[in-house]
Amino acid sequence: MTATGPAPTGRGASTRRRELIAIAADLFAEHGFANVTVDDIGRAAGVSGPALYHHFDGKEALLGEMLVDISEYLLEGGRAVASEGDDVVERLIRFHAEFAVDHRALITVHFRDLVHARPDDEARVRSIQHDYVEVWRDALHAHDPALEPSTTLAAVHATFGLINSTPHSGRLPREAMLDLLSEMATAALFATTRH
Amino acid sequence: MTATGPAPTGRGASTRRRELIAIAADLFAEHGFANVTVDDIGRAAGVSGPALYHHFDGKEALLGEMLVDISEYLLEGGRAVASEGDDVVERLIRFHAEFAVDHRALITVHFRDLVHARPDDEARVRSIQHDYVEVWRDALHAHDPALEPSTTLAAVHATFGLINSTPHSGRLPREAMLDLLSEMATAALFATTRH
DNA sequence: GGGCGACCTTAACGCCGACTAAGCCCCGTG
DNA sequence: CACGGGGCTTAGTCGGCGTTAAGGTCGCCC
Repeated sequence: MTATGPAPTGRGASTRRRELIAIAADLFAEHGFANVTVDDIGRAAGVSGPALYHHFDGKEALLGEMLVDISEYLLEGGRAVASEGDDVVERLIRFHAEFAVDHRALITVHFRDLVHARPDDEARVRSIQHDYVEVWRDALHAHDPALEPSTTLAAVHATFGLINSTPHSGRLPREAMLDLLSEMATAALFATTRH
Repeated sequence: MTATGPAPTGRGASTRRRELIAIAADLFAEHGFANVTVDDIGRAAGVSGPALYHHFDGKEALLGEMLVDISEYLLEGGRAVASEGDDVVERLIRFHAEFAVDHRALITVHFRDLVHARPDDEARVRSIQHDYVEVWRDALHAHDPALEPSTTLAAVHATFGLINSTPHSGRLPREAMLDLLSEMATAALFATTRH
């Protein structure tokens, strides 16, 4: 459950901060935010306890930064994908599937522990998420202008649910998992447009 | 976010227990188990505070019973569906979709707060869940005996993720949502068998 | 009509864990 | 060499919340 691959961590963050966030992400994913103590995070990082407070304002602030980082990474990546070339929907699916396969822990924390973030962080994350959904909806609308907005929205969320199932499914080889998710997501999304 | 429809609550439970579980489910879904106090539950139920302890062993036990009840409801329903007639996969999809549409709060709690249940309750829930997945896998295997087991498993989890997206998506009319989810899930599942 | 049990109350306790305080080590720099 | 600050330490505080204690009321049943 270790975070690997392209690091979805804010550019302003120091190396140490990114390390701590990654370590905390794995702990949160395994036990849940509320079941992880500040001492746990310190111990896993090789330091102990309140050393965190030299890097973050507190446990909740660490969580908030983590979730905002993920969301921004997704939004920026999605916008980059949507701004080039054709087959935008297919490439969005692929992009999101790669994220879901490579960052299971972050997905778990994102779904489960957003409710523990500070209200302003939570609002920020929801806002970014909303924009990300809009990227998808725009891409779908460009693909089929006859789509009804509210249906499209539900379809996008359902597709996210499909792809974000990686933390729950057993492990397939990475490429096989990517292919499976992409194929299923494509079929599911285009099933809604075909009629 | 009120729990309506067929009540997935254990048969041995008294009326009052079922009420309390339903009330707590809505609170947990909205704020998260860890952010809901025993006093909150009592207040929402019209009583106050430690009155809970005349019905449950404690807050965690209440959660455990809630999650076990959901899981058993799903497993029994799934088995009933699978034991009759043809088109088992389609009817499983419909059954699960109805559950997801009618019990958004329970889905949220199930995904988010299982980690807060007592270890034995958590193990119990995971075991029941495992059996439920097996019902689906068997149905798929009967539909297409050439399927590889590990791929099928991942496909089933992905389909669950799709259908269980209801807490995240905006509200469509119930029937429209059911049709959309069923159609997408069918397309997604059969995309994996077709090759 | 006495008692028992279901259901509730308020008061208080005690633990756990986030956070603060105060200070040490060490390295890079003027 | 002085010194500043980044990173860490241990010891302690403090609040919140789950839980327990002790008892009160109502209604059914023998």
